[in-house]
Amino acid sequence: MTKKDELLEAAEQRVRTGGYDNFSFRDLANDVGIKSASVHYHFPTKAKLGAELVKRYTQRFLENLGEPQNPNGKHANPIQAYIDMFRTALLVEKQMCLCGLLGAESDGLPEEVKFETKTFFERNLEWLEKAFDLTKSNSTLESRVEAERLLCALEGAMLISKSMDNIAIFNNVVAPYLSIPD
Amino acid sequence: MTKKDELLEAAEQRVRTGGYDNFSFRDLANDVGIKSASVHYHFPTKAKLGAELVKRYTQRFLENLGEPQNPNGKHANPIQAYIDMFRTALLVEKQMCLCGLLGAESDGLPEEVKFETKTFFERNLEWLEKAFDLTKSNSTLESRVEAERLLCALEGAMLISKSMDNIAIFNNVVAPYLSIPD
DNA sequence: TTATGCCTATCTACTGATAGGTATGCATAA
DNA sequence: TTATGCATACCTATCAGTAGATAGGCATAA
Repeated sequence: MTKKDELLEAAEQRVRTGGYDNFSFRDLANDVGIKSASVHYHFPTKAKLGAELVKRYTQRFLENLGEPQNPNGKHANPIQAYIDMFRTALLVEKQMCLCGLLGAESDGLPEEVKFETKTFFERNLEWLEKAFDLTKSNSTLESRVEAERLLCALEGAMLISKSMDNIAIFNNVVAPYLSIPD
Repeated sequence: MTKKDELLEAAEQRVRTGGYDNFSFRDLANDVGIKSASVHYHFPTKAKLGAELVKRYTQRFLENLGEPQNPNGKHANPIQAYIDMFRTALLVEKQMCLCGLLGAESDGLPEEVKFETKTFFERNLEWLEKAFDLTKSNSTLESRVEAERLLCALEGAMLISKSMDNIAIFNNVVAPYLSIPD
């Protein structure tokens, strides 16, 4: 892993813990073992770093998902595969979704970071819409609306489960989606 | 309004825009026209200020709601009254729920602030559970689980609608709850 | 030789917090 | 009535620490 990637990795951990203001160039430099001034070699400003961070997160998230027609992981059903991404973040990484956190504080973010955050949600809704199209059987709902409902439920459930330190809430929220056969 | 209240009001605006780190004692002092050192007269530390901020928010939120048996506002149905609180925040105040934002970054908060945030969610779930008990007709779901689902959906919808600057998403998410007669 | 990737050293601005002082007001006791 | 004493609500000045950012130097590798 390059120093640049190490820096982004360190930044992600910190932002997912306490938000955009929760990291400084000095923090990241210490994390990866260089000096704070050297971080500026890789990222001219904090905003550029933030934007690249979100871009990388979005790309990696979608890569890990795979295509709705053929998702990665243990689930053949793309909706269950999608939910599993959030469950893993909550249970294994024990962290918020990066964009869930940044979305909440989006009014206080630099424009470029806000833009990338918005893009994450857009691309996730597109993915979910396709997924609902594929799994559609008897539902009369528009896939786009179903996508919005699931995304909001997951981000909200994550936020509240983390804050209340209660995973049961997350499980209760996603339960209706898991009754669908795989 | 006392200076202390003015300070809390100023702090709330700033936190709901960009999170816990989005205000300083100097910011608040400027907002209300005193010196930053004088803010310490009212609040010994930033963490105490933060905790009092969330406490006040919780109290005011529940006061504005009224009792589930007889909610304030235009709706007799407590579920619709509850949803209206969030809709107003989003449409009129154009701001996130204070605790939605703080909940997302709760791992980075001082313990006392995190505790008060958790308390906000606990009291909201209690309120909603009562509300679902009252409106229950044919639903076989436990009211507690219904409460969790609505709270998560609302916090998530708020976050994403704000981030994407698209109120239609919020409306799509709450639509199923509004088909219930008032 | 030139670009890459780091370094040291330094800047200005801002952070939360503290010490110590002042003006006003409101009790109670002489 | 007047004086004492304490609380309220602010002030100025200052602290050590940290923020993001910049300039210039020094190796190593292509």
